[in-house]
Amino acid sequence: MLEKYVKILKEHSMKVTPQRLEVLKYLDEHRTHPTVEIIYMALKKKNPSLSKTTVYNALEALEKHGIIQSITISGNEHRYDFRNDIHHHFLCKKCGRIFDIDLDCPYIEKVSNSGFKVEEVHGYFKGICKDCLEREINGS
Amino acid sequence: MLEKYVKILKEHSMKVTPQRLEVLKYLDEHRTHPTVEIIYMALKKKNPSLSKTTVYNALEALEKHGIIQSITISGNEHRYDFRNDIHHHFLCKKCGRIFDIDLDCPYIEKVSNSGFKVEEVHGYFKGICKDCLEREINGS
DNA sequence: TGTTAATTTGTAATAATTTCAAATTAAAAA
DNA sequence: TTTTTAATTTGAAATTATTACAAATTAACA
Repeated sequence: MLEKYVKILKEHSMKVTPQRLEVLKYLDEHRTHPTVEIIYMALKKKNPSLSKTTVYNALEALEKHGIIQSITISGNEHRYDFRNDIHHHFLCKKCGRIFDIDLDCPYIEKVSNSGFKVEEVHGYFKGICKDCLEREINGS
Repeated sequence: MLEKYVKILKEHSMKVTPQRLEVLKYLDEHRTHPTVEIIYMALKKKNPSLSKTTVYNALEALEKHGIIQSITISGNEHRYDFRNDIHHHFLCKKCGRIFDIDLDCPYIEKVSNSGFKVEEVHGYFKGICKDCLEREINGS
């Protein structure tokens, strides 16, 4: 079950720990861009001795190795994404959900050519999602 | 000198206060995407009784009226931009500066058509800026 | 000028993240 | 398999950004 994540860690020559495996598994199975707090609370149920610092450490290590990416939309908190490819996001101001928007960025070459070395690309929209719009119309 | 900012506030039927005028003037004259802390420290020199909460309040009000925009790149802090039009940003991981990248977004209509109501558009790149790249090459 | 609602101020509370040192453990070597 | 060692985990404390709130002040209208 965890073999998939063991493989990922080993491919990046990272030390394999149960905590890292669980964090990675959680992100893979919950593509909701959870916060550290959400991940921590969920994993603590199975492993009560888990420390929040460990979650921070694991996420930082996974991000540094390019396995996951952290996204910053809401300002006061980091959110984490199992996907490490370039894509956009949409934050619904009503329900708070963050949606993946599968668009890449047409400007990377342009920015690179103007002298910047581009290492990360982040794009996101804020507004109201389809579900919340419909809920508004139905008045429910 | 402050007439420009008085005009802006009045156009948005906002109450005109010296604090708001100074915050707006600071942002207009410092297109460096400063944090609350930076703005606060700078303005406190001229007006020692200024409260940080006032800076927060002023920025929130200015943003709510669409006069300025807040940008979230670094994760733990908000930064503020006098410009309220859609454009991109570039954060240099070395020197920490945030550059304006004058590109708009080609995807707004596409995202709107897929059912989302788009209210804000944010795009940014992270990497190394031209100056820091040259500094690396020169070894200085 | 007086009135009133909005704003400013300062303090306290909250929330996210970082720091750090001791205990534990994964993984390589013996 | 056991030993060794460096990396990781843990938990507590410190830091940083932001929000909440109530009292004092003030902008704007009558």
